[in-house]
Amino acid sequence: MKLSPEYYLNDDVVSLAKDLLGKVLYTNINGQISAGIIVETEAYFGIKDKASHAYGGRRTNRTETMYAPGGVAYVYLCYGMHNLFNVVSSVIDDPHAVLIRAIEPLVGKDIMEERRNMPSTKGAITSGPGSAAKALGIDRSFNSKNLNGNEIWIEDHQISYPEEAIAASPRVGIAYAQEHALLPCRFFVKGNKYVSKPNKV
DNA sequence: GTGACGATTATCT
DNA sequence: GATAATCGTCACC
Repeated sequence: MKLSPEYYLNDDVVSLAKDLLGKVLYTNINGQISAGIIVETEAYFGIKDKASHAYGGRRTNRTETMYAPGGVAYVYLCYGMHNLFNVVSSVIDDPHAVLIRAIEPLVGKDIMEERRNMPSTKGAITSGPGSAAKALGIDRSFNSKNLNGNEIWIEDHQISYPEEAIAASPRVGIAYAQEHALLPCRFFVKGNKYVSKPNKV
């Protein structure tokens, strides 16, 4: 079953990032359905987050999507070649988002293999935000799409990981964010081979 | 109008 | 481990 629209209105984006682990992200592109279990996320907490595009309340054409009410996709092109997919959360004008960093292939593995040109048994097929998005066929045309539509959505398959199977760690590469750099805003499933970085805490 | 750069990844040594 | 690939955004001329 799909997550309800209210699910995304939670303004505790860190808890939301953790809760999204085990949820299943679907895409339907021209009838080609693929899906993966979310196994790694990262929280970006709005205007107070120095690592966020919306830090300090910055508002541009690109970041406008994050100011929308929760429940839409924020997709943006990084390094000119990678589409990064985020789940926008909280209410309107509160630009929280959760970056989906890795998924575990579940449905349409053959489709993902074709998109990524590698076997789904290889962990790298969906490890890392750029790879996961590409495997699901997500590109910038998905930006600001509603997550309750028929092209992209998230389902709850009642998958839950025990507390000890979930690791929280500081996000990668944001040492400049000072006090925020130490906050455990990155969550992943320990030992899952599709997680992008080494399974260390 | 123009230039510098990024929430990264594949590939090469 | 190092580095190239590659383009939309944003800040400033």
